[in-house]
Amino acid sequence: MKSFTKSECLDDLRRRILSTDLCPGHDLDESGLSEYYSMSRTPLREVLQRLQGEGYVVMSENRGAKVASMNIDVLRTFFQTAPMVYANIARLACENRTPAELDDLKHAQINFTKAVKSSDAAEAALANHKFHAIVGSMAANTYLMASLARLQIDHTRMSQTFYRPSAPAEAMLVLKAIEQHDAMIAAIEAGEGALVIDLTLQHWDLSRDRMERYVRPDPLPVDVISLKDQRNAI
Amino acid sequence: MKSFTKSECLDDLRRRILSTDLCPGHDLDESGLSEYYSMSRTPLREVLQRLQGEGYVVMSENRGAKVASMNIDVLRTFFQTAPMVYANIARLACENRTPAELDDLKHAQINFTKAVKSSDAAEAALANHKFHAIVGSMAANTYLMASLARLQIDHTRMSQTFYRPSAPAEAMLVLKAIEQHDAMIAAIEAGEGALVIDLTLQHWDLSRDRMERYVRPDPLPVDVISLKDQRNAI
DNA sequence: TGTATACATATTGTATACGATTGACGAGGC
DNA sequence: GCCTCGTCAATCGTATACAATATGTATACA
Repeated sequence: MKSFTKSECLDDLRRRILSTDLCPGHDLDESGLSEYYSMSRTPLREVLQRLQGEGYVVMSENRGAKVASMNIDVLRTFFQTAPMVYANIARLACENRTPAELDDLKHAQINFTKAVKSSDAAEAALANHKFHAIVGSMAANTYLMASLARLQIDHTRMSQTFYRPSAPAEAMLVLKAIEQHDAMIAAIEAGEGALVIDLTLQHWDLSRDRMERYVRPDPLPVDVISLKDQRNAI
Repeated sequence: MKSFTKSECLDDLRRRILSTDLCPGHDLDESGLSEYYSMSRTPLREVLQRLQGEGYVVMSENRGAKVASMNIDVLRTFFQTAPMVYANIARLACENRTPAELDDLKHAQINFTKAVKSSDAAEAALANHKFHAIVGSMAANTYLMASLARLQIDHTRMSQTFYRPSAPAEAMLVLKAIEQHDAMIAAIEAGEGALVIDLTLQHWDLSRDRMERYVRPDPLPVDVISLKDQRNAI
């Protein structure tokens, strides 16, 4: 069994949450995870605390950590806020991008394209996450980055279905997303702020239309229909 | 010596950082703090991790935690971002405020006024922080709240000087801030979005003009002029 | 005198053990 | 039969001990 360092554990948990391998609302058991990552509970708890800070998990006193849920009212604010933040991030990225970051972005786009072509849905969603995270770091704005990071958590989780094309028409949309990324890279490199804002909003619209059809609340906790109640019902 | 619970410790550290009692860049020693709060290092480390997540401190591997610094380029993005976030938060607060939150806000305003009248600079800055944090929670938007919280950290630290009026003209400005808060409360209660945005931006301008005069980089670490170098200089 | 290296010290990171809290189940009283 | 209370298991929270790492200092050498 592989042994994990603390930062590997952090990355892996992020990845598992973003790919909904650990689905929203899922209960995170400290002992179980510490065994899984073959480290003691102390560093694992610190990892969970950090994930809480980043908005991946929520923790309650004496009741452990759970994967952050996506209920209907956070989704409302999600659709309300995302375009503004994404657009502003894109504009700032135009102004502040460095050559090294541009290289990173192009590299991320290659990975994204690869993942899409290989029909690996989870990988594609994560590659897309990475792409936009790099745009975020280009903006060099800690404050907006805080919003972006949280938006991306929910965005990536919702978009899982997006990269699982079940019909040819939907596969076309994903290819369109790839083209939009390319156009965004070019606009950022050229420093064309107005253009990149426009491209970003188009990109958002594409993503949103798909997501809105898949929005649904968390599954009910199993406790509600616990054995006891079932027995009573019989 | 008072004994602290974990959440008291969290609050106290936040307070000390916001009031610049622990100034930007200050090194946070785990053993020292755990002794100060009379708890063991394990929970204290978790507190620090959380503070890192919230942007109060930065931690580096094997080198401990430091109070988040305020260098010149984060300040640039601060002034760039704050008006947009504050204005949007205010608008959303208008739409989503609950009666209970309105009560909280009025109460916070009373505390703020009291602190200002009693010339307690640190307390006034903290009360102002609380006031705007409540407006933030009224907005009911997790994503923007993440930005706001980080903006407020730096805003409150910078505005320490604001509430330490050295000249009558400056005292007048603080009184004006109180009036603006009252106007904002009324506008939020009435649900007048356009008005509250306008008031918020005016409030921001007042604060900004004062802050910009006090912006300065972090003090050099004391090590630079260590005893050794001083001896060499003699 | 300046630099490099090795050792000493201080501080951080991790594991384990123990105490505290929560939630579930079952016995007893109403 | 239903509710209340007490016990029990499971899980979380904290303290302490120890290992790993970084920093400071002294010494040797160019």
